[in-house]
Amino acid sequence: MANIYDVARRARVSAATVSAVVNESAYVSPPLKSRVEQAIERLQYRPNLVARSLAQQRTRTLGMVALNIANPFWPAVVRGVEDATRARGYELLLANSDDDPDKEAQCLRLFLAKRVDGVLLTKARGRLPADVVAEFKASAVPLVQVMRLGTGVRSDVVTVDEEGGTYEAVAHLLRLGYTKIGMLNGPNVSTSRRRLAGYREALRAWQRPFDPRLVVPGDFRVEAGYDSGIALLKRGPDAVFIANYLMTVGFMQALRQYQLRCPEDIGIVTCDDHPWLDAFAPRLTTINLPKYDIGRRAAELLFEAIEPADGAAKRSTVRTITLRTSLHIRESCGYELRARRRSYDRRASRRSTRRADTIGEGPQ
Amino acid sequence: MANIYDVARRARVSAATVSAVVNESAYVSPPLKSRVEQAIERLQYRPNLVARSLAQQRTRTLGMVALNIANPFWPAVVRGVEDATRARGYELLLANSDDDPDKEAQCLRLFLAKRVDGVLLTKARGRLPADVVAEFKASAVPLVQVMRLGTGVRSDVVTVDEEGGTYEAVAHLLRLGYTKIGMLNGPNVSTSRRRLAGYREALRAWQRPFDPRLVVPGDFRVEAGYDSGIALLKRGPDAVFIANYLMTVGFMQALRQYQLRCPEDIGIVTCDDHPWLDAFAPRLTTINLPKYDIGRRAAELLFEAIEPADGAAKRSTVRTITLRTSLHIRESCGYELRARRRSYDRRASRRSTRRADTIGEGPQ
DNA sequence: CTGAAAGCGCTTACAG
DNA sequence: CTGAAAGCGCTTACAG
Repeated sequence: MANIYDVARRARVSAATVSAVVNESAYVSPPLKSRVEQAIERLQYRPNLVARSLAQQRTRTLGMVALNIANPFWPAVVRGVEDATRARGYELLLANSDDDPDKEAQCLRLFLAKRVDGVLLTKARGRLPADVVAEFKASAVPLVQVMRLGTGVRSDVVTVDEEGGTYEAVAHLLRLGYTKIGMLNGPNVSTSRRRLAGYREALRAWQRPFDPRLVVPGDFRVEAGYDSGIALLKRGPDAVFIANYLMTVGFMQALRQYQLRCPEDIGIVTCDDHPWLDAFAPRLTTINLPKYDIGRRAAELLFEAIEPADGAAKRSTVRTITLRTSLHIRESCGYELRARRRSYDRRASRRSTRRADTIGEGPQ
Repeated sequence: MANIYDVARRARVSAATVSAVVNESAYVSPPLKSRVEQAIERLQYRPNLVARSLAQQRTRTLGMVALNIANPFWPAVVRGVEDATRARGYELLLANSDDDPDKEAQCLRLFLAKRVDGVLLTKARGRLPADVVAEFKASAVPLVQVMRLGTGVRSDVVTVDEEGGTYEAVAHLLRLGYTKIGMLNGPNVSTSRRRLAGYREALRAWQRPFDPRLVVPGDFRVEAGYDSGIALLKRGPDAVFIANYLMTVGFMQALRQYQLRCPEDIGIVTCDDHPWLDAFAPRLTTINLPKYDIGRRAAELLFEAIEPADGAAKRSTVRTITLRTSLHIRESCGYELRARRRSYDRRASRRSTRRADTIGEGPQ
């Protein structure tokens, strides 16, 4: 493949001139410019972006480590990131950590060694190894944490109001008259802790006791939904809040095994909305997280750190964007069955009045 | 960040020696080696992979352009690719074309400019621009086509036996006694053409007439499933084969509008199996494509072209791997309802005896 | 306006 | 066994 010197020779100019016309980085007189353009055309010259990256000390590439795109929650987040990334002319390096700290560390080291311009990370459980933290600090590569917190690296953050969303879900169940509400939570990560807080807060607002045995952790996979579901059903809840879609799938299997019908015998509110939920029964009532926006805003935040807008001095503070959830009422919560026979309690929760999509935004 | 010369200086050796210990590419005497290792440790030296790529003329990076990972078919394919990629120590650049030829061309040009070592492509509809085809040829960057064919670039291929899978699906419906079987097909791409061939072949084997008005194209999205579904329902089919999951979701909405129940009023067999299909009603009967394996084998094929195994001369022929589908019988096809009341016709189709996962493999 | 030259940070024959 | 030097293909001050 032709390089910049081949083009320069054919156009009888210097490499610097070729570079100037390719990048439109300096005025080049019309005659030289057209000679260069012709040479590029003849030789089918394509600048080598690896060499450019080395010279410019930036790769125009972002690295994203997701938990697992085979979990249907993540693809939309990745799309949000990718669309924002491509809109800026950047490329996206994608990795899945499977919530495994070792894999995650491995991916991050590679990204940093490849000199990505920024990193998007949904933290796997556990801590980041000290060497990775040190590398982030030494390289000053900007990081944006997505959903989950706790890397130990100073960074911007895009999260979801998990606490408020869970509160809304549980409050919805309480309003429908359920009295023994279980929770199928995620593993011990920041999002799960915030969700648990929302669950407890709703119980408190309704002056219901908190029974820790009604909260069972899981790892967001189908099998965990089944296993933890069985464990939970033994405690006889009349409703349950489930932290994600795949665990709900497993939970449905547990229900079938117990010959329980949803929503007749047990009410369900779950996280993650999907286009197909309307088409199959029971139609799930969900707390939807704005998946695409999570990704898009995370990427945009990252770009602000990479290329501060003109005039905007490099921020020295860190930003947190918290996105809202929304309750989608369908049938699994038993709304149809219950809202009619008892007046749906419209007692306003203190959270139910917020309107804007973004709750909090600004220096934390 | 420290570079190789900083390390060399501190260890009182040359950069070549540092390189030799970092890459274990040559013997280095123990004293020098330990000095180098200490220097690396002290300076927290991490080789700059951009510079290495430029020097070595390879990036250890693959580019993959998928159609759209927000369609739940693709994430598993991407995982297959990523796992195989990471197992080799490579990175993966991901892009979505949205089945748009312009986006696709744009992504491919960028990948090539970034000097990826290989490309995985699921072709968007339409043709590849001549300049992109020319670039592939000139650069000799290996390409593997995934599922869809027709780039105009000589390449290895991983496909699925769409024709056989569709045949099996339609034959299943015919055996169940359906007489007016519609088809909600994809857009005019190679996979859709092969599926149509399978559909027609099944009808022929059962000596049923082919009615082109019972075949409606779609673009694999929910809306198309609804729109084309409405169009199809007007022709009054008693069963339908649908080319993917999202269109099935749209079709279910069309059914609801027509007050039709599945499987009582209409039987459905669809493509793409998912873990959640067992949990919701109607439980879909599907032709499953081995998504993860498609991705994994495509990546492996690509690596064979990138780094031929020792002794294996660079292949001059092109390979095609065709993976099998499998029929998962659940309830949407009406099996329960019909298999009992009429003896399920066990007439063996000529395709039903194959066993191996891989049908054909070898030079085409 | 244009070009010569240095620099980005590695690798890799090739001497010694 | 080890190092000096050239090369990978760009960009970017800096002269002129």
